[in-house]
Amino acid sequence: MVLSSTASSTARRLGAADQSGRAPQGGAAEPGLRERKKQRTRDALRAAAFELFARKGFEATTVEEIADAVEVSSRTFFRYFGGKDDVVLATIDDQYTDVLAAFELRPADEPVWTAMRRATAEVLARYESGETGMSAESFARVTGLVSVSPALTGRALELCTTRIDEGTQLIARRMGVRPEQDPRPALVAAVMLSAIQTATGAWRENEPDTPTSVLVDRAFELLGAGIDYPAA
Amino acid sequence: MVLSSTASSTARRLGAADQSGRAPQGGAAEPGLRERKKQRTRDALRAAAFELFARKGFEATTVEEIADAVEVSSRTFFRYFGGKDDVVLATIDDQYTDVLAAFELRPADEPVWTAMRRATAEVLARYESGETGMSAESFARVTGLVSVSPALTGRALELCTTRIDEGTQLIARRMGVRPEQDPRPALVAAVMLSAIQTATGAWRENEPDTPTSVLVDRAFELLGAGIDYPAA
DNA sequence: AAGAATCTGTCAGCTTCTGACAAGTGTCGT
DNA sequence: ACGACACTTGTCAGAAGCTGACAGATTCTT
Repeated sequence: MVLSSTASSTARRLGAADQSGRAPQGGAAEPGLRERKKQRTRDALRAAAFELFARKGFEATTVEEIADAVEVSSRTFFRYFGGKDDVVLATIDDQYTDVLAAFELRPADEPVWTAMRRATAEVLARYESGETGMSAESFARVTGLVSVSPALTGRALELCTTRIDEGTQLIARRMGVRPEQDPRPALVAAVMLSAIQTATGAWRENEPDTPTSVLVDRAFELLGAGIDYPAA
Repeated sequence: MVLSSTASSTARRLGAADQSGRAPQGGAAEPGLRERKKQRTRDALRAAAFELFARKGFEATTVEEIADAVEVSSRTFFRYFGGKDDVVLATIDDQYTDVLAAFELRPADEPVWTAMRRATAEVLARYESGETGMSAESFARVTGLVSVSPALTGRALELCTTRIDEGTQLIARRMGVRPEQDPRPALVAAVMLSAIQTATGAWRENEPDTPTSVLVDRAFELLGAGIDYPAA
């Protein structure tokens, strides 16, 4: 179980048991036939889903179509993904995990906002360079899908809120305060998320060709300088 | 049609046609029997829904139960509300409309953040005092419902994103810039929303008895001072 | 009071998602 | 290699959300 147990509601939906899509961290060299097969159907399912989503749109694609394309029953689909949206959401969930991990690794003397900014930049760069196993195009397609479909936008936001608590804990530790007593960590976590969201959402419409990492970094920069205009 | 046409996807779901729950603004003295009847079933439906949501929880309540409680068919329910969640969401949507309207009415020489803060405070105070027709308890129950159910949280956030564009336009006008060229208005709009969301969500858990208006105002204050810790 | 507009219920159907059971496939110890 | 066991899959049945279409009832207009 890679995911923290905090994300109860979401964890339940993100693929049953331990088929989390991440490689098993144990030292075993060969995953075994069964495991490989499972991974293959999972990948096939995700690939077919993205294919269809791109061609017909998210809403217009049914689970049955996805399952048929891979020649499994739709029941099997639901055993791999908690729902149609989880095909997309699972990917995003992984990204959050990575950002949070990167944040924790930042030098302790960096101020929170700077640490968040650098951590996000690192992870985004890694995804854009395609070194995470997922191609750069797939990555771009995921963000595109989410911003186009309102239903997906909502679900992605919902995912945020379940993960935001973890971010709050981490930020509080770095600030040296207790999150139950100091309201600021929760606020910083929430604002960070909306920075990312604005950059990948609204800003992208005006600048479709600017890499996500650049857009997001700009958002962090602006917010670090203050949100009042004219400046207070 | 009270709602701006920008909120296309959501507008379609928030109660068909013009039964938007707001009183008809025309000068006609009597609304007519039909209109009154419609308003009554709508109110009854919402009341029954809240009753059941509070008693059994949002997910555990079915549309059929709500309809049965008012003695109409479930088909009729869907003619009044776009879906089960819209019973709750329609209320929130009204609040956004009010905040945006209040923001527009703020004196032009106020900085954006201050104007936003005051506008939000005004509207919240109005709701808490119960002068909007909705009782203070109903208001509290709505926010409680949303923060408890992850599905509702997601949908509420989704509503935000469809409304955020309007906020962006208004902010841009006040700043005297074009939102397509200047990225800041969209960012401010998004950050404002997450301020409200954090205050009514995470903060409430630690301070259940503090009024929402106070919590939200504190969030605005903190953000106005900057989000970096230690301060940059 | 007749006709038009509107509201409602019923019916049929689609889609998402879940539980239960049986059959097939991989794994492990001997 | 073989059998016991664990795991995966498909089929079946069904709940819940939601929508279109049609017919009957109610309200509004003239």
